Order: sequence, then structure tokens, then C-alpha cells
Amino acid sequence: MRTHYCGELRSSDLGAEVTVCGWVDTRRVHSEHLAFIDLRDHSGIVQCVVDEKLDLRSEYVAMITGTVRTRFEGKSNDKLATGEIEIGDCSVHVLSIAEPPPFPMHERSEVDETIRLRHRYIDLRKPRMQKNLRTRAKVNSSIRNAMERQGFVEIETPMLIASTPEGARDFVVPSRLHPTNFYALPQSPQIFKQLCMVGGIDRYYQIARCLRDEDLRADRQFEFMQLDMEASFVDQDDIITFVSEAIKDSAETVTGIRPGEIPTMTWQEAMERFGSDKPDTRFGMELIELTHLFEHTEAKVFKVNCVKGILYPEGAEILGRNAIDALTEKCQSWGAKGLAWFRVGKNRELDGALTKFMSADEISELATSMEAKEGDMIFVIADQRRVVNHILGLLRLEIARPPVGEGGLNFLWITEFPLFESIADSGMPIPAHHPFTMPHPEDLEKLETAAGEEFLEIRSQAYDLVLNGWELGSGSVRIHNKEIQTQIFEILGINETEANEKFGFLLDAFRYGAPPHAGFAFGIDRLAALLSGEENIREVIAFPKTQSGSDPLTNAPTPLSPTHLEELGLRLSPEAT
RNA sequence: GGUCCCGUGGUGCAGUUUGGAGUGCACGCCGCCCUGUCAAGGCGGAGGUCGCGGGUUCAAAUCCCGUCGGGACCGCCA
Repeated sequence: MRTHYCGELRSSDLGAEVTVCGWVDTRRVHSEHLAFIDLRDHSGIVQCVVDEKLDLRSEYVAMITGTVRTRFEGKSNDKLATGEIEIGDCSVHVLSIAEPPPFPMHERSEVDETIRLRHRYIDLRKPRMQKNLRTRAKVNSSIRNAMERQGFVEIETPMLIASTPEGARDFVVPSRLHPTNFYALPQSPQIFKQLCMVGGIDRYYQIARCLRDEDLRADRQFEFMQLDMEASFVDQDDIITFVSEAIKDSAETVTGIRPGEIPTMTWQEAMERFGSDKPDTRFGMELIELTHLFEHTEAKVFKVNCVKGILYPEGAEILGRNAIDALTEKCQSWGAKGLAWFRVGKNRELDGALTKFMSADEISELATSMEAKEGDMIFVIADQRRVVNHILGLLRLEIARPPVGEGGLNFLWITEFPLFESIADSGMPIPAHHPFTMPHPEDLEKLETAAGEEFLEIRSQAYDLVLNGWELGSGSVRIHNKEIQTQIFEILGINETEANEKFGFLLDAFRYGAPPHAGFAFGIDRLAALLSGEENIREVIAFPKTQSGSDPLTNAPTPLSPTHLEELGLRLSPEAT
């Protein structure tokens, strides 16, 4: 139908007879003898000059044929890429009329997201969504290229699988042919990709849809896409190299700048310095160790096994009493007992509610340790080390996190995650990743001797990729050795029968010759969002769900008809209805 | 499971603190005028269950309770 896209016409097209198709953006009607119609497609906008009487309204779909010509002297518009030219002598075919859109098409004001989602097909026409979805497509494409180039083979894995007990809550699908039985939708292709390794695929990848029935957030939807990969006869460094290549390629494709070498930090260091396993390293304000200052303190609140602080530069001037109270309440809601704060005055004198319980030495050493300057604010948390790091990590973000799109792209590998995340009441450790994660080689001995809390010190060969404080993805070297696997199951309190019930087919597969293998997966929605300068992954998803998991466009989820339920052998409980 | 914020013509907002007539702004919409605009301009007009329910009050957009929807976060997401 068309000869050109609207946004592509330039002075070099002068004199050409062109046909463009698109939606009527703004129109400036002077009379029945002169009207300016801005026609829009995904490429941009072009001004069409119409000199006949036409009823062309906002969002009408039109095909316009005319001649490209320069605009009148001094009438060019430098805000438009096509601003030098216009299409004159236009003949217009209205292809579809349109009701007025339910929200403004210009992007000068934010529109309520529910309304955008209810009419997503209109929202998608806007430059923002056009740009974001095309950025996302570039990310997908460059990831595919990078993986193919590195010898990875794209394998598709099933969506209807068996539910496994570990991990996130499954979405389930009732089986018509096997009443009383259910499929689960995959939380990830984890087990299948390991089976691919046993199957000699050597290097597997997939841009995979994953589903988890957990509460939604700005960076979490029920369904999301991951670059999922696994490789045989490789170690952690190989995986980091493979994934870094794909990440750098996609960032370069979008931004035009290739990121430098991605730094690595151990989990331990991340927790101590940033209070998070996904530190946002775009800004400092690191956690400072203060425990040793208060070994002999009289101040009750500091008589605990860990005291740390953060320094908010010029915070004393920025934060009033109300703001401090609000931060204190936040910290308490996160699980802190309280928040100690000190305003820094002249000569590093400290002013705060707790100074009267502290010795002069403690006060001056606190100010010195924090490298405080006049006008700064010191925040201190005292508690169990885990709690202190966690709360200060959250507080640091609350106070000083830069907006998305500022501070560059700080990719970061976090390595040496602990093998176990906590100890259950039963005394059994709970795995931090999954039970096939290979322990750190230096900690294999500890695995045999550890008891109680000591288990938490055992490191694993699990690693995360972080970008600007978002967890992009995680992976690990897997256990392929039967002895170690048995040992892990023993520690976790999973006996052979139970192990076979839960992961039988994987363990079966491993009996027939499993290569050493390792893998990774990272979230494409999150990567695409951050590369698009969006702080919400819904902005890079064509048809996302709301925080409560509903879709204002299709009204999903909806009830099933009684017939439908009956066919599936399902009956709704009275409490649920 | 929990904390916090928002809900006012089609859209975005002000009004809520301190109760007093659906009061206001911008955009959009409809009609008329207008031959160089580009967020066109001028004149006129239509459009409201102040999310919903209950309570307090002579009187509720405003105060109280509940509820629904949306958003941010904690928990959760091996």
C-alpha cells in the first residue's frame, strides 16, 4: 500500500510522489481550504498538507498520497525528524474511522496505568511503547546471535510438566485425560536443560517463558522471559564469559556503547559492604563496620553482636525531624528494633538521642570511623549481623538510590553464594539455590564436618548477575557426582525414597553418564526495562498484568462454566465461591 | 500475611488539613469562523453516582468504619 514510512522522509526525497499509511496524530485545520495533518506510524510523524474539505479526526487510519516538498521559508520544524519537508497535493483515503481515544495520545502527562492496559492496543501506538518493544526485540535478537556464535543450540522444552515440590508456587493445569492429575507450568526449564546435558547437547540455550505464582512487583510478573542456558565440560568462569558476551552484545546494540569487563564480587563482600546480594553500585554510601567501637559500651542498644552505619552526606541539612521519624518507622517495618541517628556538627561533634548514653571516645570514634563532615547524617543499626546488613541495605536504597537511567549500567557478578540460606527448626539446613548446586571446592571438607550454624558458612558455586541493584539472573555449577549429591541430600534430610519421588528422573538420568555441567538464566524483561530506562517491567511487556494478577484488557482471570469444570473433573469448594 | 499511597466530567490535576450549592484549571470532545500551522488560533457548547456501601451531622468530595480497584514496598519469589 505504501511507498515510505512516515518518519523516514527527508529532503533527499524531494519531488517524489509517495504514499504513507498510518494514524492521524494532531491536525491543524485552518479552513476547508487548508489543513495540516500529522500522520503517524511506528517510524514517526510526517506533516501532510490537505486543501480539500475532509472529516479527518484523531486516530483515523488513513492512506495519503502526495508529493514531498520543502516547507515554506522559515516554516521548518526542528522538533520533527521530518521537519524540513511535508507532503503536498495530498489525496487522502480514510481506511478506518476511529472514536476519540480514551486518553491523550501525546506523552506530556502520565495516564493511569489501568486505563492504558484496558486499551493497550492504543497505548502501544505511542512512541514510548514502540521504542521499548523494539528495544526488547533487539535484546532478544542480540542474545540469540551471541549464543549461536558461541556454539549454543536452541532447544524448546515443554510448558506442561510435572509439578516439583521445591521453589516457587506452581501454576497448575488440570488434565482432562487423567482426571485428578495436574500439569504444572514451568518455573524455569531447569531440569530439562540438565537432561539436555546428559543428552549430549553440549551447549543449550532457550529464550524461555517461565511462570511463578508469586506476588507481583515492579520487576516481577507471573510470566517472564529468561535467557536460559547450560553447558557441559565448563566451569563457572566459562559460564560467566558466555553470559557476559550476550549481555554486552545486547547492551551495545541498544546503547551503542559496549560495557567494559563486568566486575566480580563475592556474596560475603556484597552483604558486608552493601547489605544486599544485589548491590546497586551506582552510588557509595557503603555500610561501615562499627562493632568494635562498642565492645565496652554502656549504651544498651549497642550491646549486641553487630553495629554498622551509613553516612548520608549533607543529610543533616536535608532531613528534618519528620523525615527521620519516617525513616525510623520504615526501618522498624523492615524488622529493625530502631534507627540510631546522629547529626554531625562542627569539629565532628554529634547530636542525637543516643549520645547521652555514649562515652566521649565512642562519639568521637564513631564520627571518625564514618569519616563524617559537618552537616552529614549518620545512621546506625545494631542487631544480629544479618539484620543489620539487611536493614542498612534497604535504608541505603531508600535514601540515595538514583533514578533509573542515571548513573550508567553497573553490571556486577556476585559469586560464592552460600550453599544454605538458613537452618530450619528441625535443624536441617535449607538450600539457598537448588539441591543440585555444587559446593565450593574449598568448602567440601566443611560439608562433612559442619554442624548447626556452621552450615551457613559453606559456600557454593552459585553466582548471580546484577544490574543497578536488580537481580538479572542466577546460575550455578551443578552436581554431577553421585557421592556429593548423596551427601547433600543427607544434609538436607532427604532420604533416597524421597529424593527419587522428587527428582527421580533427573537422578535416573545421572546414572547413565552425566557430564560436568553448569548454567545460568537471566530475565529479559528486567534487562530490557533497564536498557529502556524504565523502572517497571510492565513498560517493556506488550500485555502485562496488574499487581493483583489481573488483565484489564481481557478481564483474566475469569470463572469457568460448570460444563467446563465438569469436563475437567473439578468441583469448586463452597468456601472459595 | 503485612505497611504505606492513590481513586473528583473522556484525560491529567486542584479542592479534603479546618464539613457549608458539583466550585476551579489545563487538555480532549461537539458546533461555527479562519489559507502556513506544528501542543495552531478565535467564539460558543455539551459532559459529574466526587470508586462503592454504611455511619456521624441541620449539612459530607471533605470526618469515621467497611469494601472494591490501582500502585510502591516488606514477607514470598529454591
